[in-house]
Amino acid sequence: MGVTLDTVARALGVSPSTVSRAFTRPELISDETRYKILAVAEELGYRPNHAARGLATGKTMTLALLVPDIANPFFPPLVRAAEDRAQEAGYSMLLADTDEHADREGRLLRQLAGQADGVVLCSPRSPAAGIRRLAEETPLVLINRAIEGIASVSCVTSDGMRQIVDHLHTLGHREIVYVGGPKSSWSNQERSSTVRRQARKHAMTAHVVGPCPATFEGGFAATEEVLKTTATAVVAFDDMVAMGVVEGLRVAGRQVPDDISVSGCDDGFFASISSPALTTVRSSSAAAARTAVQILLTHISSGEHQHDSVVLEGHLVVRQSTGPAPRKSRQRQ
Amino acid sequence: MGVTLDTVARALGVSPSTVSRAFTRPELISDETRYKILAVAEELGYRPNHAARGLATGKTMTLALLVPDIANPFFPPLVRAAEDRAQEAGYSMLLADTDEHADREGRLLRQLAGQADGVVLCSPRSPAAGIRRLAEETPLVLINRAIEGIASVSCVTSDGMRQIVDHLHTLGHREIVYVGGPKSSWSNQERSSTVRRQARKHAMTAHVVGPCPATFEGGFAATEEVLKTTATAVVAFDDMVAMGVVEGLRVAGRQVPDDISVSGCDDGFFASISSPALTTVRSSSAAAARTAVQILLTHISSGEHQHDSVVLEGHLVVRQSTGPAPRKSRQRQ
DNA sequence: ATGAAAGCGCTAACAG
DNA sequence: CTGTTAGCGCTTTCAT
Repeated sequence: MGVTLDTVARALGVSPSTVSRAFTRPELISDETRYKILAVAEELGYRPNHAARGLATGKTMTLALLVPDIANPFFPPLVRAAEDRAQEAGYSMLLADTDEHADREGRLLRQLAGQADGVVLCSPRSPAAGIRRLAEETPLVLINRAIEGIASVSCVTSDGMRQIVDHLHTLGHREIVYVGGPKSSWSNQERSSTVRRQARKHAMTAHVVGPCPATFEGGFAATEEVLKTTATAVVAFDDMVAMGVVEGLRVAGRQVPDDISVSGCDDGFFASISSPALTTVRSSSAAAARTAVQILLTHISSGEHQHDSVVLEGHLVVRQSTGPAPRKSRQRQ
Repeated sequence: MGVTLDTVARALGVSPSTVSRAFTRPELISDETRYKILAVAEELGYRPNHAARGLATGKTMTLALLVPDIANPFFPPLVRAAEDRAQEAGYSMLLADTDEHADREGRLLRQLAGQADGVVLCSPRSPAAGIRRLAEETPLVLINRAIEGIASVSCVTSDGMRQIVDHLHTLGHREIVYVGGPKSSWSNQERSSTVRRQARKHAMTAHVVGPCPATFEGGFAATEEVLKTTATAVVAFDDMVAMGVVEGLRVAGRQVPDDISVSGCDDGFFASISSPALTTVRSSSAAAARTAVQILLTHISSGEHQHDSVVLEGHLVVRQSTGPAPRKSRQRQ
């Protein structure tokens, strides 16, 4: 069942190749025959068979995108941007959620690599060795993780985090606490150490709480630990955690930013509409995605392995959740 | 270039068919040879060619999912659920954003249908005729739009909206205002008329404000109109609008829910973490997605065209943004 | 339990 | 400009 190239060719008494060319190399045949072919094909309801074409050309015209969890608000804009760029170039996009699970990631990686001409892997959790092995066989670009010899584009927030600490220092804060995200997260380690280093530079005290899940609940739960310190500001791993902390503080009777300041990271769409609107670091995940796909396309079309390691700096966005340090340091409990 | 079935077969002196069976029909060959084959394949780095298998079997083991815009917070949970269900069944998932554009939707629909064994189409904007034609050739399930003869699953919120009005009535509210979403939106008309009808049933006064964009800003801007009434509760088109209204009210010095109650719709992930947490209608888009994929899989495996038209009712989720009507009706301005 | 052979639908030289 | 001829890598009867 199905109308194929041959069906169309026979209907017109031409060869299958001619029909094929009518679709893929219009410039090689006469306008007249091409027009006839297109008409008959349309009439017969001919649909090119993607798999067959892929087999013959060795190209699938499909890219794969692996993200930890599309339901995490950091990713939708990224996915959208990647898909747009892919579509512009005529590629379809396979999407898969790894669920932040190394095994699942590895399995999906192999599965999808066999189905696509290239893959974009976001925030990989699996061992570098496995990824590297796959990168030798398939064009691969990493987002938010660098592995020697593999192309990557990273949204780096260290600069933004530094700015946050400076910002807090300027506001008079002298004791802050960093509320960490998932332990295995590379970003978390980067942010944590940046905050501590910059605090030290200003002779500020920096506590660290966590790790905890990068969720509202994670931040909410971490509030208890936060309140054990006398810090006047908390720097959260990301916006979700920050919002959880804000709520936790509210429940504990603390006002943000009057009693205590809170900052997030990522500048997801809700950062600006939460209340108070979050001071945060804007990391352009969309730009990262576009860049990653672009590198992938270059790799695919040139056949040359890419190693570019692009770094996109985030920057501070000041909103209402940070303010001057309260006059007198909070009393413990 | 690449190691194929033949490469492996030759390395062991067996036939390609045997190697093929080792992967796809393990029960048909001796454990001994199978074990050897698997080992050598692994060692040689053999990767089955998806396109070739697809050509031979006529199956791509891939599903396609078209959404208006993955960056719209309504969709990520839906995409996630669809993908999980697909993955469970061994299918990969192609994702595409139609950008709420009928042309683009039509084009993508045809493109992806040729690449997948079935497609899930969310909130289609294109004409029924085109969709119907495609549904004859490809297993297709609609989400949030019903077309005669095509399987569909819809999230309906009229029941939940009714519950909201009842809820407000119980809390003592007698004058409410519905803040509408986009005019062209079918859901908006459904919600608007449901709210008015149910209000009438309780002899409540129901104003209508809008239409306005289904965004935080839209709701924020609509607040002015809301405040021209003496209503003690606002029922917003969706969560985003509701949050905008809450912020607008806050800026105007009104407390939610003490001075005035606000409800949303959809129960997006931010509904529960906004402050105050939103009373809203949970329309399980995730359940819809799972159901849709399930219907698709049934269609694919049974070969029988499905017409099921499933309707998923949303239901009220009471949180902190609604409360008893204030003792004395608010004074105008 | 394994092998041989015939495609799946399309593209891509190579002729003409 | 168009037709001929081979495959692409895999599955799948049909034999053995």
